[in-house]
Amino acid sequence: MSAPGDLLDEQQELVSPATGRPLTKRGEATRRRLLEAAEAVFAEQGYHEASIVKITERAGIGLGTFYLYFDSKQTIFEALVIDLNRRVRHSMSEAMEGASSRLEAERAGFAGFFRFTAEHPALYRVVREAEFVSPETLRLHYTRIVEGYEAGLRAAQRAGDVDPQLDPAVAAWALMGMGELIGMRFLLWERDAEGRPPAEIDPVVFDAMARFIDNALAPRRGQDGDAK
Amino acid sequence: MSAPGDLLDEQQELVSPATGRPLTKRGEATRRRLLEAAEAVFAEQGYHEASIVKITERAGIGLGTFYLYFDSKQTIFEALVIDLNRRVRHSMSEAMEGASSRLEAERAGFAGFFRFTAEHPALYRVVREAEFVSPETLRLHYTRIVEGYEAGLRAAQRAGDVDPQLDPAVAAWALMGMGELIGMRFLLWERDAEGRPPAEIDPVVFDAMARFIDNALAPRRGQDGDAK
Amino acid sequence: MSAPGDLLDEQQELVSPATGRPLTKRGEATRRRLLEAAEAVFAEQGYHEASIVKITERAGIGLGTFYLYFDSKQTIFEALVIDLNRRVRHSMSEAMEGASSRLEAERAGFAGFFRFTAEHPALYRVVREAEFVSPETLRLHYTRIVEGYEAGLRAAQRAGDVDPQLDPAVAAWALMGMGELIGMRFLLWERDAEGRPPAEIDPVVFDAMARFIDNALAPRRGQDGDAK
Amino acid sequence: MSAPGDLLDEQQELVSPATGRPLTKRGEATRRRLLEAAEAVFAEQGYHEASIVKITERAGIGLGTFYLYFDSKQTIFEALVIDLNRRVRHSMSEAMEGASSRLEAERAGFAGFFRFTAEHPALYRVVREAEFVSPETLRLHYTRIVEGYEAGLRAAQRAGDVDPQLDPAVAAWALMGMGELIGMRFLLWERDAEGRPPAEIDPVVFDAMARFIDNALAPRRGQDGDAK
DNA sequence: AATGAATGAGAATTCATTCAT
DNA sequence: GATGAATGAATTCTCATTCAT
Repeated sequence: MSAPGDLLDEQQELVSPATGRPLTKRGEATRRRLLEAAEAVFAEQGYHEASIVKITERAGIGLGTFYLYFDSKQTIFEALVIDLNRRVRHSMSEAMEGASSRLEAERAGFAGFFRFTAEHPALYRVVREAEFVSPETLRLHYTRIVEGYEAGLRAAQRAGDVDPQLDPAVAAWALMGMGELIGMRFLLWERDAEGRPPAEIDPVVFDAMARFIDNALAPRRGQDGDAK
Repeated sequence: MSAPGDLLDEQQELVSPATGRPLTKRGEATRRRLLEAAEAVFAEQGYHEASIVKITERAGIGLGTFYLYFDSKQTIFEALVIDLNRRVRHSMSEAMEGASSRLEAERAGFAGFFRFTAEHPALYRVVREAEFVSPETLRLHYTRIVEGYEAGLRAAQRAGDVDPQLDPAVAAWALMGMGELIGMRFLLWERDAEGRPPAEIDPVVFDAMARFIDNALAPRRGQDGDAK
Repeated sequence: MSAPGDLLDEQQELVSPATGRPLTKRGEATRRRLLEAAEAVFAEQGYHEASIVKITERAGIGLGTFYLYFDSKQTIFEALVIDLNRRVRHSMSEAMEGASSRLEAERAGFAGFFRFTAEHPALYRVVREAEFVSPETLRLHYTRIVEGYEAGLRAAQRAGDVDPQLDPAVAAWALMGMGELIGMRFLLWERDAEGRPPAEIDPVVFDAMARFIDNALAPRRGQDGDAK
Repeated sequence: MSAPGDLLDEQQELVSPATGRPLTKRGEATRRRLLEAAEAVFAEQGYHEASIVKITERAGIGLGTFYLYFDSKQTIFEALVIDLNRRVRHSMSEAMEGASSRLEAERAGFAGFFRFTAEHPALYRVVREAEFVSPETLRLHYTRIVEGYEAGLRAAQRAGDVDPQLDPAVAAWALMGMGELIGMRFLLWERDAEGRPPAEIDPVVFDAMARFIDNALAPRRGQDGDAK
């Protein structure tokens, strides 16, 4: 269960696809600038509207230089998904650190996710578009996050904090789907008069969602260890 | 709240975008053949890989003829999404008809959704891709479905079948997100040795999801009418 | 022995590589304009300096139109070699028609070749460059011409006009090599003050070459049927 | 008549095109490694497929270093042709050394040429491709070889071994054209099952060619000294 | 002397859309 | 109504050459 995820995590030595040689300091900096530009361009224009030229211009880098670091538009897109995955998971686990109860942890995790989404609209758009650009990469992304949810749910079940009859895998995917669509509807679709998305999700909505989750997960009274 | 949905439903009189005149019998048939061909081509190849030539060839129609019926590639795509939206909602409400309890209705609704997805795995792709082709159309699609959920939840709350403290709108989006990701993970990603998706979702998964939903929606003991 | 040559001759029905459909009258005219432009551009600039844009501009045709008639630069190049081959062979056999002796026929054949070369510098350059662009096509071209020489030599041997001990195939390739290099040196490399090649080969050179050939082919005295 | 050839022969002092200064010992070694790598790469891949990176990698030298020794890709190609010209002429004159008659010398010369071709089949390609890369260099190459033929023919004419009415220049070009095409057809096009060219030209073909040449050059009976 | 990261002009190719027939 | 030849803007990718280190 950890194998596919590793692909996303291990920090392989980066090499130039053009020369096959490992990257120098300068090279790593250039690669990072390209990734940052790609994040912005893909987020704003989407995969198909984006072009290598737009990315390199945004990065302030020559067109040909792109191909010293990435094989193609698809390659940088995939690298970006992997990068975002690492960051969103980091953002979530950071937010959950120090939570003293399941409920607190849940809220903190979702809050971390929404915060990251608000700050990086790229995450949302890029990840969902990955379904049509590189399905395999999308699977890795989703799977990796779900694994974290699932492990948390299992632990909470052992602690008696979560309905023991829930299937943790199914519940994890359900939670992820919830988060995605609520984020889309109440964060990304909400715009002010100038068309800018809000800095964070409406607390009322957040609380409503929290209640939904709480209902779903909480052990039902009088059922503690007696399941099925 | 009903205005946008109407756009999806009302059967406007069809006119040729080229001449502005209403379609003849023969014209309507040609238009339908184009839509059917587009459904197949978009489903198999995705929006960007699809081309007008492929669609017209599949429809057995001259290339130029396409523009007598649709303004652009995007236009026919949008028409197709609207068509699919009508069909999936029909499939769901048909499934829910005659359910005698909230629980039964829930399960029937999701079952209808999954059945439609299993029967038209590729059509699912068209809808999700709409997010990147015509976001406005996708909003209509989602909104229209969510409205149905929401109305159902409100009614069930009034009947005391659903936790009165839940926000029906948020809960409806949560349910939709759940359905999407569970359908993707446990239906579309599951393939047999020949790479074909299963005819229906695994009943065990379905039951696990049902329990999750049931937990989320059920009124908590001792709270029945006293909330809000 | 006739199989490969046929490839050069048979007038296949022309189809568009884009649509797979046979060409209309208009289509055939466009294709011909492209071939003529390609002849000029390849001759002047060579294969690698030539570009599709240059060819279509010369033909007075839109860039995209090119791809309705040819798959690639290489494809039109090959079509051009085949076309030139047909024409130079026609030019040679026309020139040889009505020659009343071997000697006369030889001279007429080479004269036809040089005349065609002077009028179509493309022949020379395109054909020789084919060695590096499409070796297979070059083989067809050379083989087809050599077959004609060879058949002529055999007939002349039977008539007692040519040294019966000569191997007609080897002699045919020798004659072709001669013609090529003499044409290069004394026709294409000769330029007037303005850098233009002469309209025909210097008659003195032509006569010198004719003597060389005559020596090579003529039956040696007293050897007629008595070979080796 | 000797001026252009000198360009091929004189061993100019080598200077760096970058600094204009004469090469050091180490520099000369680097230059030689580049030339050897270029020979292999141009031979295997042709001029346009070859790239500076491929050459420097093969030479085990940094990319930028290339430009300390050669101005451009074309420059190193020309240097290579000149090098090969020297070697093929050396191979031919070595073969002709000690021949005791015109006939023997002729055969030896062609044998030397074919041997060189068989041993360096790919180098042959470099020379022929020069026609399209650097026509001027090819002229030098051809001219230099033809001059040797021509001088030999003149001497043989004086000795009464060659038809005095032949024009030695035209005959020399004719012989060279013959050799080229016969070498191409009967040496380079002949491949065994594994696609490798034979080690030498078929002796039967060689003899057939020799007879053709012999016919062409031999003084005709009864004409010995009376011509012109 | 040597290096290799950076550059950008230039090439091939695609395809939504137009319009004359 | 129907057709399909024609179009050209836009995109991806290559590679000879430069130059700061």
